[in-house]
Amino acid sequence: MTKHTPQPAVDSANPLVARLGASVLLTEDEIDYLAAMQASTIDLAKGDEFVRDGEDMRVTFLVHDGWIIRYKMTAAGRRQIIGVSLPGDFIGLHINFSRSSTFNAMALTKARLALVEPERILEIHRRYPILASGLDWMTVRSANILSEHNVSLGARPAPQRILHFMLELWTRLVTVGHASSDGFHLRLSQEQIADCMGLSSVHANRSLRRLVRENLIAVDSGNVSFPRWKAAVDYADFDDRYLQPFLLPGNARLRRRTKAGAAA
Amino acid sequence: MTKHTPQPAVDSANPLVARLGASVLLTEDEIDYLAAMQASTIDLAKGDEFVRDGEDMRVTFLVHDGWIIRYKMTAAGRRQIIGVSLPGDFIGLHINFSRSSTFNAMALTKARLALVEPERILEIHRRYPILASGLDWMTVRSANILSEHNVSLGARPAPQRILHFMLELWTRLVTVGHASSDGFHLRLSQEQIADCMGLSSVHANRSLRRLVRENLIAVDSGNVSFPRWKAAVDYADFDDRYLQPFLLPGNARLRRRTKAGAAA
DNA sequence: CGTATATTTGATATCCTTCAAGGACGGTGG
DNA sequence: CCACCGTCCTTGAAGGATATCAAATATACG
Repeated sequence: MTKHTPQPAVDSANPLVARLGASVLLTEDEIDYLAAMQASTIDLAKGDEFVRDGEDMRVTFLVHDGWIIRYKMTAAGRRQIIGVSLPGDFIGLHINFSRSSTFNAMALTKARLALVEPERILEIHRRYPILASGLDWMTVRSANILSEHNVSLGARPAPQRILHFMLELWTRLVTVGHASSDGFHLRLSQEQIADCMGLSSVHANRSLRRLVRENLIAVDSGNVSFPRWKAAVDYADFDDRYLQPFLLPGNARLRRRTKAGAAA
Repeated sequence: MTKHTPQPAVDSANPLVARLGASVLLTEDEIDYLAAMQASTIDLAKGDEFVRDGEDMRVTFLVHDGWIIRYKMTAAGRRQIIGVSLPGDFIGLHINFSRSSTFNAMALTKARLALVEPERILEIHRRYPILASGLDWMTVRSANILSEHNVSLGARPAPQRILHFMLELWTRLVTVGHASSDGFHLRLSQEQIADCMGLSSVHANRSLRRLVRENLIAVDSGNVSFPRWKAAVDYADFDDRYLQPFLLPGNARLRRRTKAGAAA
């Protein structure tokens, strides 16, 4: 399996514009709309729970900065983390279909989120077809990530599972300019890693320790890197095709960004 | 947690029209377009693999009849079934973003699928906003199912996991008129159940046996039912909010179907 | 009918969890 | 500056859940 090199984000103060603009040429109008849509923001402290399962969501969130987890609680009291939301990710893009949340969301770090009114999402679909494609793509991408997590949870042993997850985080962070080729700053505790991977924290620790011992991953005061990248990719069976960048549907070919940055 | 009674599909030869039309009043024009879009169909035999990981998909599939599994293979040779596609479900709705498949798909039974040209999906987004909402809702719904499977795979013991899955299948089948209040005809072998649930087939068998012994599920020549439905729901921690039916965004209130079937 | 396929059960090995406790580390207040 | 505290990480030991191997029985299918 060939891997594409993750496309670094176009430098921008706005992670959404960066992501959508990385491979598609946006008009000024579109960029302005995206910016206006995110005018209102909220700051969260580490540990703040800002979405609760069963309660109504009034707005869609867009992560500007910080790490967010979405999770569900089992009747037996176990927590399963459904996913980690990183800068440029939406939370609750489905809000127009149902306001009632089916998950909890919590800030892992100090975080800043944009508050996007549901009406904005509808307006994008009515008036900005290219941006609407972008949102649809982001939805597809989230589903791809969920699928791949299913594979990890169902069919990969603990060490592979954890390493796969770390490689995914690194890939996603590079995409939004929050990781270097060296590695990234992991904002998850081992207990949180365990809750992502369906493991006990003890077993997560042992598996991680094993990976470190075998030099497939290195952790240094919260900084994660992959000293033997190729070996790690093989070991974890990591194929990043599921994290493909945004490309427009064929009919909008003229807007595709070339390597030089101009329209094709 | 309260459960809604699954909404039986409006009787119709077309499962997609049935699902979208169940809670939203469709115009004749919309119904005609959906019908035309599905004009071309393909028949599959049990065991036919019609999508392969890494290969290009030319069309989106819409299940008319039969059960389909989508799955991935691990480098270690394990199969993880990502999901079961039932009548009225799309496979590859994302095709306009990337034609290259990231999963395999196989017919579990004799099946009939509609072949939907990618251009049709684009046209729906351009010209039929209500239908476009319907497609978006179906995408959201699939993601909800994936999320809930993550919880099962990561945080529920084998028997609960299997029972939860069976309750989900029943709920989804009722929605499309393929199950009665009694139960449904299960088209998965125990090995396939195991591959859905990240278990060995031996353990899937033992867990299932246990559920039968405790009368939480009954299996009779492929027919599954829940003799103690309430107890089963409790035991499996099954909360069907994640399978909510299609409702239009607030701005299209006039198209909402009332109980009498007329526009509100 | 006969043969392949699916289910069931037993025995044993492995993975993973739980319980328990010690050690590292960062923050805070005296 | 240092002592204290909480949180996270680490490791040991034992038990439980699930996997693997193997074989017998049942069921479906040509």
